[in-house]
Amino acid sequence: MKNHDPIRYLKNQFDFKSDFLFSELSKEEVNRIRSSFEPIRFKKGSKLFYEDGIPTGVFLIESGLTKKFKTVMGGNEQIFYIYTNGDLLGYHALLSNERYQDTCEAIEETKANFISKENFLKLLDNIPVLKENLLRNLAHEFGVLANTIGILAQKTQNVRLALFLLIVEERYRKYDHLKGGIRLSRFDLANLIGATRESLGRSLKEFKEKGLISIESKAIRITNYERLFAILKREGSNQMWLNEQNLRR
Amino acid sequence: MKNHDPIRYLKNQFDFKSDFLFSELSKEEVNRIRSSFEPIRFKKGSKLFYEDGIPTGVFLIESGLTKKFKTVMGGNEQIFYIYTNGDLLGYHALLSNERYQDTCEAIEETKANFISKENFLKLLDNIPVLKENLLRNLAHEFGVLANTIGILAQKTQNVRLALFLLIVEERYRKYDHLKGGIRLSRFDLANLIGATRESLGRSLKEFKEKGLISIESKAIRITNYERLFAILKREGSNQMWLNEQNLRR
DNA sequence: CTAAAAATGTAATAAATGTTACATTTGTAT
DNA sequence: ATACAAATGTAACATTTATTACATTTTTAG
Repeated sequence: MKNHDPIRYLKNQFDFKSDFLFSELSKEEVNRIRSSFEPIRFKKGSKLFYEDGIPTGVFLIESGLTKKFKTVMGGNEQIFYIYTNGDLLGYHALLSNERYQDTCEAIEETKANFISKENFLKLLDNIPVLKENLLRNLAHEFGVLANTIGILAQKTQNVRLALFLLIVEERYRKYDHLKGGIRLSRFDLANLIGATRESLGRSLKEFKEKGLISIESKAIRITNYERLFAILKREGSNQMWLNEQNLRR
Repeated sequence: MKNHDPIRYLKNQFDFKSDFLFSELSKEEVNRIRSSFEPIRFKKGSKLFYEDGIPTGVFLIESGLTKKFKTVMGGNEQIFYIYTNGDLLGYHALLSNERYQDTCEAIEETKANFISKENFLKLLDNIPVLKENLLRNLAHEFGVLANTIGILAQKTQNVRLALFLLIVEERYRKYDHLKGGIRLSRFDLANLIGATRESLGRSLKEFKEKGLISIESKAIRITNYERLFAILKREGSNQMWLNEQNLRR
């Protein structure tokens, strides 16, 4: 079953699984982490941190949705990850002793717990398992970004859109159980799949007409998983897309 | 000076700096690492490890050139990094406890030192600084891949080519002091910049006619850095390209 | 050294995507 | 509730890139 569930495959290949960071910790260790939490809220559109800014700590998202992007020379933004409930972020710059390499902005009202640099580094030193987990996660993230590179560099717009719709839907599932569908702005969705807004619109329309998705005002819902996967399959041929039995949600 | 040297900027943004891994180690620690080396050679075209294979250890390249790529659904390969002298590789899968997520293949005769999984994990446990460095490197690599995503997703073929020529040239500089120019196969270069071989050919021809590069049989040499940078600049507008004084090599 | 295989160069054509321009809808602040 | 701003939808057209199809060169195996 494991390898025949395409959704699970997607999660393995395109999800950071940063909620896994706190697994295998003792009650006491979890409490020690909790005690260094400083609750903080971000309104839609406000930024958790800025490219080139000096890192001050990390954020554990309690609830919300944020996009992490790079400003590519020329002014465009390229989103390369969407974080939500349970995700930890902001540790890359901190660990690499560099400035933030990217910007993180709330795309929905976000409640987070901030851990200061000092406290976070202390926790890492005092809780060996945490450091192990972080190391493991960083190594996993490498694979996720490598996968993303492959898709963005080699796949046509429609395939990229189909894939990211499936990925983003999972993210929204975690965020709010998909109550309101996928509500990414067209701008953000375009910057996620590496296309222009207008061009994305064309693909969305095509998908809608083919009955793969439905759109009510802004919200996108996937209405036909089989055929959405078929788009991936048409131009892909890996073992991952073999069965289509269990991709209904 | 630091921020005004575009080549240095490229190195920071697109180089893993994995040679930095062994910095700040004591003589004794370096020796401990050395003593677990098992020399191994790879002929051009042979593989250090395979996607989906079970990780057995890590490789420290003594001399040579290898490409790391993913097989993207559909059969194409997407190269996302080129490793050379002094680079350590193979630790991602090992640390994330996953199978190899990518394939690494020698594109030139490569001499490496292998460290078995067991030994490597032992070294990490016994040499705290090594683990710190690895953590730091992984965090840095994240930024490099994010940069790569931005370029591949947002830039036109000519910009991607210009940029990767500059990056790859630095890699060859480290490999053999650029003795024979850049000798990547057209196939590999295309898979690095995310283009087809034929389409790459057109861009190369254009660059050649404009005097940016010269091509003798297979080898590419950059002949005009200013104008190659100008291609990046035309479509980019970051602080990185401000001065062009010191980009002559 | 030679023949076969692989890699490379090139051009015409097709397809995909970006650009421009504007109409329409939705969201927001007063 | 209204008016303005922002986001979205859409279409014509331009540009970029992929595809197809060979000729030519280089490399490799025997």
